[in-house]
Amino acid sequence: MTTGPAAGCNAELGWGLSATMRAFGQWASASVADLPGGPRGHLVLATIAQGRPPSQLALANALGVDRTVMTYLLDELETAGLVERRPDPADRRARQILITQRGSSALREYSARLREVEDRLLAPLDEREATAFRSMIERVARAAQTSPDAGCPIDDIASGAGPC
Amino acid sequence: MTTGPAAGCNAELGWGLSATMRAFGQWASASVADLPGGPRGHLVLATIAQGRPPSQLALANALGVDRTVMTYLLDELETAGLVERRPDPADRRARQILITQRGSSALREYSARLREVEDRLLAPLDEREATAFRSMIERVARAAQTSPDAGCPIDDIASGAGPC
DNA sequence: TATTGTTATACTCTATAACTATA
DNA sequence: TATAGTTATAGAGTATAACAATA
Repeated sequence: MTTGPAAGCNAELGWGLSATMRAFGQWASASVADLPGGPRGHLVLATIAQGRPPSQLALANALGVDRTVMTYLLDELETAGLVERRPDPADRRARQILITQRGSSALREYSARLREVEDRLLAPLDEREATAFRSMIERVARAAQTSPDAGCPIDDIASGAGPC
Repeated sequence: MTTGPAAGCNAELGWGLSATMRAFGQWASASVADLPGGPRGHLVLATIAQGRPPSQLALANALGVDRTVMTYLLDELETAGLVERRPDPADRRARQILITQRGSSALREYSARLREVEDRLLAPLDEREATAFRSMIERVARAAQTSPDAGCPIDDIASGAGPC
């Protein structure tokens, strides 16, 4: 007992971020448990649904996962008939990832479910705040991804492959 | 190339949360790499520094980790002389976790480092926004932790042990 | 009988290395 | 020589199960 919501780390942004992420991850995973790859599979669908068909590597970088993980992820999604791998005519090493018709309708379904999870997560905020929060976290995320300078000692930043 | 910051998932709160969390986790881990337990060890110190000495289980629940993980975490911190385990006089099964003098000074040091990481993460926001963001994510995190109703079918919610 | 804490074990996830094929 | 993708392997992290002590 006397558990409570973390007495001493209120001011800690790290605590808020991890607790929020943990809750969202659990709720989202449960919400889209029947989708191959879970919430991450949904992000793959959402990413390839717009713009030019990305390569697997571009997709992996955009989602912040290793390229080997992307292979498994796409294997599952392709087996389920939600995405399609097509050789890139401009570079025969690479593959273009496209969304299928079934993938598009799955995307609509799972996006709706996840939107409910998002709304539940942001329920403590009023409408204005929720809008501001979405805008701010997008800006923060975008900036963080643009400058992946972490604890890399002397590493090349411009490689674009990973954080280090 | 053409990687960019995730073309299609701008509107996705899930993408923003995971990208933000990933960046913060990497930066924070690098920043406090010499602290036993890393960022999570810091949260332990920050939590026990205020209020009554919590039990290991209360601590585990507050930080959202399994009680078995908390054992390892506290082993490391105790070996480093940063925390102290004391039998709870009111319940001889439980142990009270206290911070040592060395732990307090370590907490100050690492809190300062992490504050820099936080500021770097929130750099895209102006001062007013950053303050609002901190307030909002704390409210969201607190509410999420209070109602851990995830994908639990019929499970007992009031158990308080875990999310399910 | 239920709970706190510990330990050992198994499992999941991710990264590393090695390989093929292209560039 | 470097890169995209795949595969196999090893590693880190986590949860599960069993146990002892106490309530």
